[in-house]
Amino acid sequence: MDAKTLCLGALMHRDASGYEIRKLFEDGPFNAIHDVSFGSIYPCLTALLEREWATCCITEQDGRPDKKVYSITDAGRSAFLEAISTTPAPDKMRSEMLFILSFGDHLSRGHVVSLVDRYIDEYEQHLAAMQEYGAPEDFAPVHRFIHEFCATIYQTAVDYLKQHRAELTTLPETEDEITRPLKAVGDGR
Amino acid sequence: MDAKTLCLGALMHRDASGYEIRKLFEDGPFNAIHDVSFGSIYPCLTALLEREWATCCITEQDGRPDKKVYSITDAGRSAFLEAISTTPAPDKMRSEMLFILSFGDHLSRGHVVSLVDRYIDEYEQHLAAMQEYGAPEDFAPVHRFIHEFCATIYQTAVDYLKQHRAELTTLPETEDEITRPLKAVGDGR
DNA sequence: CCTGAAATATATCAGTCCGATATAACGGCG
DNA sequence: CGCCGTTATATCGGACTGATATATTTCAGG
Repeated sequence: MDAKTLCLGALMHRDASGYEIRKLFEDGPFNAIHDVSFGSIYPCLTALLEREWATCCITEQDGRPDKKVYSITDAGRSAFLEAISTTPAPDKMRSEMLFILSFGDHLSRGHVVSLVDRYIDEYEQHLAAMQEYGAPEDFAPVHRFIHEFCATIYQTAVDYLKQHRAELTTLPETEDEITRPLKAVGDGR
Repeated sequence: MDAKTLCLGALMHRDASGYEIRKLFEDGPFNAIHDVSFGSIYPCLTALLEREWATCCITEQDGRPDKKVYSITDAGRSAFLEAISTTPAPDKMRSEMLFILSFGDHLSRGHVVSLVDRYIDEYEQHLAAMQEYGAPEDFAPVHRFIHEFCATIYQTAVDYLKQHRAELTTLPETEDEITRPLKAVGDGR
């Protein structure tokens, strides 16, 4: 998914500045779904203006720096709808935590447990942020569907980690030794 | 997480060629956890040789192209352990599907439902691939922990989608109309 | 038996994206 | 009054992805 499409998506909901678009992906409705950085957003907004998919209006604020508020145009709306009518790419999960944890045999028991605790923290903060964001009853049906979907998964993750954390504390303390190799895949001969 | 670290991680488990490392992330033990592409792997393996973090041995095979099988060195093992002793970055989820689905109000009801069906399919294939990969009883404790964690989450996702799919089919068919904007975050004035 | 698709295998590269950094103005706090 | 955190825009090097090229072999189907 193109960063331009992500920006257009944000502007479909409301007029916003680059900073606000970032917030939408960091803490807002797209929080659990996708991400996009400043390094992409600002060049994209310029590109959107060039293509006339958005217009820009500089807003002076009292006590804050000036804002460039962008609005999507009809052409932008068409381009967005066109862009999201393709088959979506499969979900991409990137978890450094699970990757590192999978080498738990090479880490001290204490370290592994502290990693899991940090992981629980991370997901609980996610959940708290989602609850703060709003009550599902107020959402449109599709948004409620997605909101509950993410909340359910996060809750499941937290529950699993809390329940099975103990299993790791009872593990025998290991030296840095190589355990049996993981089964090979795509080597089926 | 550096692509070099990801490659070293793969080589921690077993000697492997670039192609096999890819498989490890595509279908294997890292399947649900992280990803890395050929475009990163091959340059990384060259870099690993330069740093003497891995050695390479060209293997002739009958009925297949030659393979360059890489092995991690002691220096490589140290570098890897060093690399994974940093605080892991938070999980990064990128779901084009959920992003598109969140604009369901602008899509036809039929399209939305077909997207959800495709989504269910995706996660069921994940689950099937994991089951095929091996029985949790055979895994070391840490690997079982992670395996079950991923399986539990995938199962939860599938269950939720199947249970709530119906809600979307009973939605009133909408024209391409703008629904109420999502609540702003970080705009608290 | 021949063709073409799929799998195995390595490699490169253009374009894109991220993360860090720079800049700046303001509020609040001790 | 200096310092930190927040709001706000912008840029840039380096890293990564996705597509593409190349080559060989197996296997299903006509």
